[in-house]
Amino acid sequence: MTTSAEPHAIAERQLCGLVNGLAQRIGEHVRERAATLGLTASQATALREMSGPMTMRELAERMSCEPSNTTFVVDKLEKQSLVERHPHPTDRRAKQLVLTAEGSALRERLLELLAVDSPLSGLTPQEKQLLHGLLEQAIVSGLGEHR
Amino acid sequence: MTTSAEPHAIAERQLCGLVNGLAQRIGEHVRERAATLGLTASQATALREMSGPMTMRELAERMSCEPSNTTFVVDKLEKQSLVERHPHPTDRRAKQLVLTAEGSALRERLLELLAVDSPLSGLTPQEKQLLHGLLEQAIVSGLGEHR
DNA sequence: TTCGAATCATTCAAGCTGTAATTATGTTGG
DNA sequence: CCAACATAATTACAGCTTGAATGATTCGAA
Repeated sequence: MTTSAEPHAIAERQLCGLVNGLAQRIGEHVRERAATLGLTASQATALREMSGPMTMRELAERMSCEPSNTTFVVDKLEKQSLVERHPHPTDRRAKQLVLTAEGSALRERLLELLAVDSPLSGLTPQEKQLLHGLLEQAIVSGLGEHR
Repeated sequence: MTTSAEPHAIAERQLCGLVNGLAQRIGEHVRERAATLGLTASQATALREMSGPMTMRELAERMSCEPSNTTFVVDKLEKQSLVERHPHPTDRRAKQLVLTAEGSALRERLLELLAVDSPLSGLTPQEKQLLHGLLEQAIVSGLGEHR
């Protein structure tokens, strides 16, 4: 009988809780630093992920959120003249997002702020690498689950 | 000069992205299973964490969210007669949350649903244990950061 | 070529979440 | 004792997020 009271199931629930807890902590960290720049957490996350020109969908994937959400966030960033929506060079359905000079400068400041006192600073480089591998495996192995 | 373009800083950003990505995946999993029981993701999370009587604040900690949030969620669960707010035996400020028989039964079904095809099923038990240790260390070592 | 299916982005409604302020109660030091 | 401070829960509010529906465009197969 495989029930949810099994030790294995309990351990897995705990693990999910830890992942969520750490993600929460990371989110707080971003929110806190973003606020000093007049950005919300999701705006900062979008800015952080915009390492180069990309489409809305690409940004959504990097942010791990729905595309409709990026529409919302990019609207805000565009109103602040940090980002522009250009026509995509080869696909007329898509937009190409590009940072303005102002957006690019703010992104640099943001990255610097985010780099100090990271929520992961309690791990050694080796441990971080180990964690990276485990997370990657968990994610890729669960890729085909949906559909 | 320690800038955000450092390999170390980039690796850390990637790691944060992976943690968030996995947390997102876990959230989707919960949302999907919860929906089959007529629950939203946060309602299901609350139910999952209610392994016994506890206060609002305790629930908030287990859910890694703000207490004001649990007020919102518990309101919904109470309307569905899954949870009751009892006076706390020793502290008149606090509420003691207890599952109804119906809530307890639904929780059991939920736990069973959540146990199958978990987003972490791509890891071996050893890897899960390793991941558990790393996450715990990352979390506890960052405890004193705020305040 | 052309029709049908898939993809990109957007909009809207509904629900989730954090912050700050409020009320009620508990705790502690003088 | 009691005044000051801390804590439990709630409320109001603003912002975030998802999911479904829509319109425009692209892709693929007959």
